[in-house]
Amino acid sequence: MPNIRLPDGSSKSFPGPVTVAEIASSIGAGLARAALAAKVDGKLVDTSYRVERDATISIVTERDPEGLEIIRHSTAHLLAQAVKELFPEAQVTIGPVIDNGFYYDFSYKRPFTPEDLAAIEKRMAEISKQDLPVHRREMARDEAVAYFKSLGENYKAEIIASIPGKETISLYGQGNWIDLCRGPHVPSTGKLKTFKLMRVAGAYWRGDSKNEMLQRIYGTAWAKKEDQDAYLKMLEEAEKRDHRRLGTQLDLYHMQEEAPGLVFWHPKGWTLWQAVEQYMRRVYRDNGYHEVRGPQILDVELWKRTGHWDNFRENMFFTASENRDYAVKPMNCPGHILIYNKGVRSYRELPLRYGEFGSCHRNEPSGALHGLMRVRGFVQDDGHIFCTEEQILGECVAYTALLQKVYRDFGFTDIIYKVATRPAKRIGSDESWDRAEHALKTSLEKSGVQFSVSPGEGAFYGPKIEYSLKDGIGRVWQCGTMQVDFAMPARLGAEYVAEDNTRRTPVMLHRAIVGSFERFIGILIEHYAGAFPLWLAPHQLVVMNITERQAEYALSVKNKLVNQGFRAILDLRNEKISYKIREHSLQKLPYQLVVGDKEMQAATVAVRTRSGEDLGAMSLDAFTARLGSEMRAEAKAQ
RNA sequence: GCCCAUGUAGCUCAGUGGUAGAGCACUCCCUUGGUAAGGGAGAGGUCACGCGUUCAAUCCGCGUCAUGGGCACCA
Repeated sequence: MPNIRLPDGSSKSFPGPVTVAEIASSIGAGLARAALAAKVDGKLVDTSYRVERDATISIVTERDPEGLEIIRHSTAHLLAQAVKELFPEAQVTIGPVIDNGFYYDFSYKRPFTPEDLAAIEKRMAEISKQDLPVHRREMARDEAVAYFKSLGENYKAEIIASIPGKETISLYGQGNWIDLCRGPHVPSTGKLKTFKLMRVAGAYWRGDSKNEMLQRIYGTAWAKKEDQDAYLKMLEEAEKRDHRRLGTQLDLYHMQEEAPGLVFWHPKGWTLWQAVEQYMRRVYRDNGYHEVRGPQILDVELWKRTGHWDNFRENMFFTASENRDYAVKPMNCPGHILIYNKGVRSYRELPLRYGEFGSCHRNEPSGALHGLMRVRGFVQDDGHIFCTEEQILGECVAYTALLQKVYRDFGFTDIIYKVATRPAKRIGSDESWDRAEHALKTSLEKSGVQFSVSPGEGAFYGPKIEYSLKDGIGRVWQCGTMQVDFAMPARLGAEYVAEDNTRRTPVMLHRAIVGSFERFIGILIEHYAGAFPLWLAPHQLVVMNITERQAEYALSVKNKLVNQGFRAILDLRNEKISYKIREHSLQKLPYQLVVGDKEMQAATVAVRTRSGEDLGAMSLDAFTARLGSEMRAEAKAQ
């Protein structure tokens, strides 16, 4: 006699075991139709699940987040079924739910083509229309292995065989197709109406590049057509703010075949860069950093001492001259240690902070390159703090607070925090690791942020915090970092004289806030869709004349603004004012100043904002006052 | 590095087995026009690069390079 408690607080009794579907029906026909699954005492189950005893139940529909996940998961199954029907030789592997959709990896003798994809999608729609009931059954593990082997599904058999113990596993199927799955799934394929296959891609079996490459099909699936349309629209909009597209449109930078992964910064892009760099220079200055500069190439022997030769050689560029081999620096830390080492250091100097706008080159795998986000030559706001172990916590707390302020000033509040802890292969005592990991975690706790921990993901020389931002379509890119290093100072012989007059090795903290300027600027471009706030805008304003009569006046206005430190340009072209306005609007300049006879006579400028607002005529002083207050409002330490 | 796709004018793109086109941008001329494209003329291409097939290749094949989407990588 199960007694079922429902989310609205009511309860129902049934004379005997009852399925979720029956419970839904007893509540209402509409709910029965909408039911995709249910939560029974918090556990997600199919609508065919039999409830045998008292329980708290909520029916899951497409309105619930879990419902959408189930739809996506079931759509992955629908995809697999369609592929197996059209390409019987294909073998299935895994098909998980991801953000906005799902994918499914297949092993097949050839890659799927776009035409295949269209055919598969069509077949999926047909299967959906047939509204095949989805069935579930259980099987002993070894039996399931034998079963999938008999079907020729070797990957599936391997997956099942790797499930530990003798536990029973569940199989889901529809029509005459069947797959290993934990479930739950929608009750029938007719529930899957809104989906779209997005693309094919290669993916390694079990994520290991030593394994064979499978064919991965990505799809998106939604509860409602409107949701999918909105998603596709969002992707379209995101494409418009892609930094590579805007980089060309706004004439910020370019890249070309002769220098893969390397950037040519154009005047406007470099102006933006300089705005970021000058800001970061003040960050160094105001936070106890000494700005330094190390050489670009260093003797290979040095890189052997640091461990880079053994651990990082694949990613380094080399050059030779007069019987001497050099490596182009992939990191700035050795240079900073060499600066530290020049002279005898006292504990009184610690923490000693060096900062550099360090240009680094890394020979990244060709497939990793991605616009400004992943390049082979980049500049970091790379700082190294030499300190004692006791000082780590204080430095980390101050650093995270600083990073948050910097990101906020640039307009970023959505930061992803991750602490990577000790890997199996490491140096340093466990006590040191304990303290370092504790310091990193505590610094984040003190900053009041949520963070995840990636066990074993730390570097061999110490744990680290990764601070990441998102690009226009939500891809996550690491920007900031804070790494504790127990190794390199000792390798390069860094020491300080302690209070007791003994020589000790300092701990080194590697830290970068912006990270790679290239990447950070790429994210800035996408974040603002090219419409930068005033303090970052490469061109802050343009002065335009209406006819030749005001050319001289326009020039004098522009010169005055430039002399006051504003980034002003002049447009005296023989074009209509509407033409000029259109062009500078597309270039997203914050302000457009129009000067005609009226303004010239009254010694004013007519001001138009980037958003199209007409601020009317005002004196130059009134305008510059406005610019000044706007920049102060942007909270920049100008 | 691996899989797939792509590479035509500065940009965005069309196109064909008989050495190529549009729009915008650029140059010149007309126009001096008040808040998102005034008109006309002109110039501009080794169709990524190499090797094949062919009487003939931008087009077909192979290779290379680069870019894009993923995967792997990101001490």
